[in-house]
Amino acid sequence: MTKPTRFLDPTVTVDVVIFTVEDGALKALIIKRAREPFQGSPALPGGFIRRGETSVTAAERILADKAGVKDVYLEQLYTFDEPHRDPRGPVFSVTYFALAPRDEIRIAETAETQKPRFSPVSALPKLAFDHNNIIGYAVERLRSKLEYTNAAYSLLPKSFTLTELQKIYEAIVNRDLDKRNFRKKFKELGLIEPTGSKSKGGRRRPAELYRFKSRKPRMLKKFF
Amino acid sequence: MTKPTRFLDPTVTVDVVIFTVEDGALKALIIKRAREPFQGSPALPGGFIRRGETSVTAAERILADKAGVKDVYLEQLYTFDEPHRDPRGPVFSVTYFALAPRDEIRIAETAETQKPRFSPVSALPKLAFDHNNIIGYAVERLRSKLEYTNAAYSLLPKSFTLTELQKIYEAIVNRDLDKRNFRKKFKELGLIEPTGSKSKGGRRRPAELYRFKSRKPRMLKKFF
DNA sequence: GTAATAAGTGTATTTAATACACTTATTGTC
DNA sequence: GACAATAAGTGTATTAAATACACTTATTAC
Repeated sequence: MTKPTRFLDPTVTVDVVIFTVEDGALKALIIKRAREPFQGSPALPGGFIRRGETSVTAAERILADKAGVKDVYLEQLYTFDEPHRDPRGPVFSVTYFALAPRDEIRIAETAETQKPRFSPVSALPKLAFDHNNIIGYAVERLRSKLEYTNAAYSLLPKSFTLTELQKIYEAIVNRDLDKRNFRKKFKELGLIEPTGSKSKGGRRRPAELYRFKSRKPRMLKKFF
Repeated sequence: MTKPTRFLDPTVTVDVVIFTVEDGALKALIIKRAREPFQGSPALPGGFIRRGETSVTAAERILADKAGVKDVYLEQLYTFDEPHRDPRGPVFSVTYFALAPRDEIRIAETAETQKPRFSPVSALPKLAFDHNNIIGYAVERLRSKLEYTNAAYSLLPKSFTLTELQKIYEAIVNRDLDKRNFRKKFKELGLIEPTGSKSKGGRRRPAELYRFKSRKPRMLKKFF
């Protein structure tokens, strides 16, 4: 395709905010950059889009390579293109966010991305580029998303207790929820069903285990 | 910036869905393409990003050139990059949507974009590229946006009657709203105030004119 | 004066959200 | 085997928000 040079020919990258909930806190996957620019800085996993890829398939590749998961919840977030966000020149970043249960994720180190780890979104280090902004925006989107969709299923293992479910919500919306109201609301939504078995272990009453009836994204009236 | 060719080097364009409400219907600005591909087809106003521009400033330029407005509501929508959306090759479209009162818009024809007109979103022709998809997505976003923000101010002239305000809402959410409930709700939100003057003309009772206290975007609990 | 038109106004009902505290099942310890 | 510890589980009353619904008023044209 021919195009006069008076047009901007930006480089296009994809960055992915991979969320999970661990120890009652909402966390995002952070890697350490092996190369310039920002060599050694913590950053989001991401990179150039390869030939034959779309931005989604690039995001899926990053998810598979860095977190060892596929078929998880993945949604385009925003395209960041502030002129000086990358010292190399005009670089557009098409960003995505993903949700996965902690126990399905296998963090993997690659040549370009060292020491990957989950960092609580409430205590992130200063990240490369505008990546702090990107995560901030993703957290906002996730919070509002949770209020009118069943997206939380993406953060939970196949079976879970109602208390675990509530803790996920509390971690994301960042406030305590009333136990009885939460359970009432969730049960009448009809999204989950008891598995029939109970949690074991610990010096306490065992809890009923539940599963989501469907793991397809759905819109809902309102959650809490 | 050096980059191996195994990476995708997409062209990046900006397309803008310019919404207004006219004759009680939600409409979007549609132009006719003067060039290939899709020469002669109706399409969204848009084009390449120029050197020195970001996607937002390109969207602002398109708004100024095609609709003669600036400082209107403008929000990034989504980045479309399906591999075959443009016959020329991989073209990313960073899309925006804008809201402006019909009476502030001055439609202008340019060399590349002929016969611009507002078309009701409920009866769009088949558009070039994936532009029908883009508008569909924008309408969805606008509808949900209206439920929890004061964004409607962007579609109204400086002063307006409560009936005009209600008609805008009805046009967008595509259903009738109750007059008494609508007025009650809107008044207690405290976003508008009477100007003191009244509408004139016509064989009917004159209506109180209102204005928005603030024309800044705001988040609200819920609208209707 | 009256016909036509849209403006304007209030209450009762239904539904959803919130606040709130005790009992139960289990395990480990003495 | 009693009891201490722990988290699971459960219902009702109150408050707030959403909805449903119909007549009167101000003006203009004829």
